[in-house]
Amino acid sequence: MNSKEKLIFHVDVNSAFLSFEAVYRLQHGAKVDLRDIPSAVAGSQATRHGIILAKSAPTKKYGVKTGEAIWEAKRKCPHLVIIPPNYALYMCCHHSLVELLKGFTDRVQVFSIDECFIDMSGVIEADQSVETANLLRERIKKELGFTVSIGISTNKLLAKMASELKKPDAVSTLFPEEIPEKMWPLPVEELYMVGRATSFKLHKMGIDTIGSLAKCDLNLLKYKFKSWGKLLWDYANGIEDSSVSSANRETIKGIGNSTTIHFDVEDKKTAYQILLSLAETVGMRLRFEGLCCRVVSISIKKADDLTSYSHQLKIQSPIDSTTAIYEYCKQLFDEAWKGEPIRHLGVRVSDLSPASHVQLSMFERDWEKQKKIDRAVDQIRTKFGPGSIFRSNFLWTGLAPLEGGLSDDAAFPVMTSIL
DNA sequence: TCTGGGGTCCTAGGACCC
DNA sequence: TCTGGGGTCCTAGGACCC
Repeated sequence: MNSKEKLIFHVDVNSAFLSFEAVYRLQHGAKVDLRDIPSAVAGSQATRHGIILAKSAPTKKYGVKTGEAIWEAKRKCPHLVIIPPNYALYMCCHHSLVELLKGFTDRVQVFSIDECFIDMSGVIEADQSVETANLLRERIKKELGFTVSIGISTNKLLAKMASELKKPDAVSTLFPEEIPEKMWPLPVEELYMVGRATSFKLHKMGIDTIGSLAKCDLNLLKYKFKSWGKLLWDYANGIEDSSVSSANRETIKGIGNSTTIHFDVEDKKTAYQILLSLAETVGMRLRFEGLCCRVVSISIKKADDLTSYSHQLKIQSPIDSTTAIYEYCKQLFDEAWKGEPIRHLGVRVSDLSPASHVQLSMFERDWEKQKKIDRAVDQIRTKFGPGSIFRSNFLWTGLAPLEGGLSDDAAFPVMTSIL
């Protein structure tokens, strides 16, 4: 291997949410390790959030998959122990992991709540990489209590693919020269960025393994998949060269909140209230980021077939006020809703710009006053908690006045197609 | 009795302008 | 009114990730 090449580790927490729970419970006197029994972290069925978020290795043996409905999982695994999620705990575990990694190098890129890349180029030599990764793996296990899989290679894509090779509690390499042997025999859907739609099309073309995708004619892929084809071909060949970015976060492109309501919404008034609760959190997050938006969109998921549709609007002058966002949401909802029962509603803002550049349009409502109210409410919520103040129209409705994750929970930079 | 919630990027089509 | 092209902006939807 060329010494000028980069050396990247991908650190992936095994069954993250479930491991975090297991460790926490053991630390608090639990006799059973959740990782040793059929168990899963899942939302509440009563509020229709009942899907599997993470599962133990024994659960996996029953064929239970992440994202599956609880009732489906229980059909496969009747004695499944269900644990409700505790995101605050997971954030703590996440921060501990990041801190530990920063002890090795400051070039740490947080990729998700349970995945990080670290750039070890120049820190160690390539021939020390497995040894170092094992050291890191052991330290995490000893100090934090959970296991990780570490992948090693010369770029982020290969490091990520490497960490998938052996789980749990393992270190694997996938250097470019190992691609034919280790990556090409894998089913094509194992390749990062090959999801359901793409793998279906690839199989139809007779491309079943990553190797066969790698050897496929690039022009054919470009013809069939447009720009996506080039990405697929590159990834199948291990080509990717983005850098490990230790910046806290990429520039935010949009902020959204959405929620599955625990009953079907069939009237406009209820829908409005949910939109308001979503707009409240979206607005607050927008203002905390010091941003304004020029696009507001809503999404509606139908109760009967779970399909969804959306409607959006571009506005002339950027806004950051909850009321303004809410007013546009109502308008969008009225234009879009066809009257069918609703299971899920979402509010999202995009086309963001710094709040300081905002000029209020003369023709729009007096939102200067509204801004002051927003600011005051934000301050009270920051100081006394999100539940300390809410709009009186939520009283007695049984609806949450604030819907969706605030601050940290939602602050995850999610990956783009360019790693 | 019932499938979450947070993101990013790309594309196609229509409106509109030159 | 016919013909055509190029470009931008906006919107809806779909792909993917964790």
